[in-house]
Amino acid sequence: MGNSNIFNSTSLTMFALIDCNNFYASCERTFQPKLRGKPIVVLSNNDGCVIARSNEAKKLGVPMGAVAFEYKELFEKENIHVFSSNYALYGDMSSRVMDLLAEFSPDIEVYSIDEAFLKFDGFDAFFDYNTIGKDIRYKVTKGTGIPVSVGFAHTKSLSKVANKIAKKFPEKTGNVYVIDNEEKRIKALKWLPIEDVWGIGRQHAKRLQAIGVKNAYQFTLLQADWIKKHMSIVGLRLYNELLGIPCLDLDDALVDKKNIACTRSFDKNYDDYNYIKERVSSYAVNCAEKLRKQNSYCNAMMVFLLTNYHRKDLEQYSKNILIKLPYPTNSNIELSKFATNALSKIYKKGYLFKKTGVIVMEITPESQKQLNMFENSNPKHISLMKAIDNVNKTIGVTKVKLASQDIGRAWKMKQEKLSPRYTTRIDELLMIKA
DNA sequence: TCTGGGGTCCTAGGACCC
DNA sequence: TCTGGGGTCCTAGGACCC
Repeated sequence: MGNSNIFNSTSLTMFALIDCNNFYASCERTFQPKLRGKPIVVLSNNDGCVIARSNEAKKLGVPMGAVAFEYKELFEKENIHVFSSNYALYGDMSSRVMDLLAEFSPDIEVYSIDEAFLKFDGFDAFFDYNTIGKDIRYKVTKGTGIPVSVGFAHTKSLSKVANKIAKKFPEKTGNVYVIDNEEKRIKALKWLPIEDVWGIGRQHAKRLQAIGVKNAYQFTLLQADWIKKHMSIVGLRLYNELLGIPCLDLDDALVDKKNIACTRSFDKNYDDYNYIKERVSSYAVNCAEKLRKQNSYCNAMMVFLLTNYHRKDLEQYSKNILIKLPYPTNSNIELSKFATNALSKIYKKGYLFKKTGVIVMEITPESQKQLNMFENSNPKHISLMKAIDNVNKTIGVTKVKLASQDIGRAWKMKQEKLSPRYTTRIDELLMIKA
């Protein structure tokens, strides 16, 4: 049973989950303080739907995933500030937050762009986590302007629960909550609806509700056998974690990604093969760049192509193709060639396409690159790619492109409300008035 | 006109071998 | 003529996360 021996339930280990409040909206607000207290939403690529909302926007009834054009009137009527997503800014703000969090414990797991677990090991029983939580909040807000919520508990899953409470009751908790005894654990689990438990998705929630499980506490009263049978060992781990038995340790290894993807919806429907080919070529190049960033190569690739499944009135078509590469590579030129070749095998004339993507798989580190006896990645590409990466890094955007990419084309993501890249582009730095 | 993008892990079942 | 079973590897699909 994995790590159960080295990781026993009687230790005083404490996990903290720190989560940025309305992260994308908070990032935008950091650079426009006059938006404090004002409703803000951030839109997905192509300005399609709402992916982040400030508390004020939530209160005005903007749901997560709201289709932007359907809410246009509400945005205008309520004076809601709308932003296109600005991932360069969010990524940079995220690393600033993470750097500050790392000062509180050497054991940190960056769980997502706006969340991290910290582990506190070997501190004595009188250690005041509530004070630590307040200090974390203070330092992160002071250093970045991003408000955070902090939840503490003896297991990761319970720290998620504590975090939810901290976020849900800011007045009572000051955005910090600690679950450190049975009474608090049970009270918290009784409060938490089953569908809001970390690790319970839509399918499991439906099945559990069908047998009368409405909250997390009722879930912990089920038979372990039932859980194992219907939810596999993943569910069983969660079950134990909610009971206070640690099953999940910090995952702090800097492991390389196992898959790398670049996929996008188009701004409208396209049937033109050459247009789609350009997109696929660019996505393959994007994957190649990400591979090089982690010094690795891929050995397989999947390309997919979809029509717009929201348009019930149109003929639907969806296909993907998985290809094994003859040799490991991370070359723009080679991956682009394989991807467009794959596309030619799945493209079908007469459909209106909405989305395509490239996913590279079977990723191996440079050190394990095995040379195929007869066919290899062109060695000249290695220095060529280095040169391309350097030029692109210096200029700051993808300027060096392959002929098959979208040079000179009008392709552009729809991003009408993009904020400046305050932190990552020297020419877009925020000017402070003297 | 208009509906996100990028990941992980687990299991069942088939193919193949002895 | 009849009859097995165990192990491993691979893949598709399903579940989940942010």
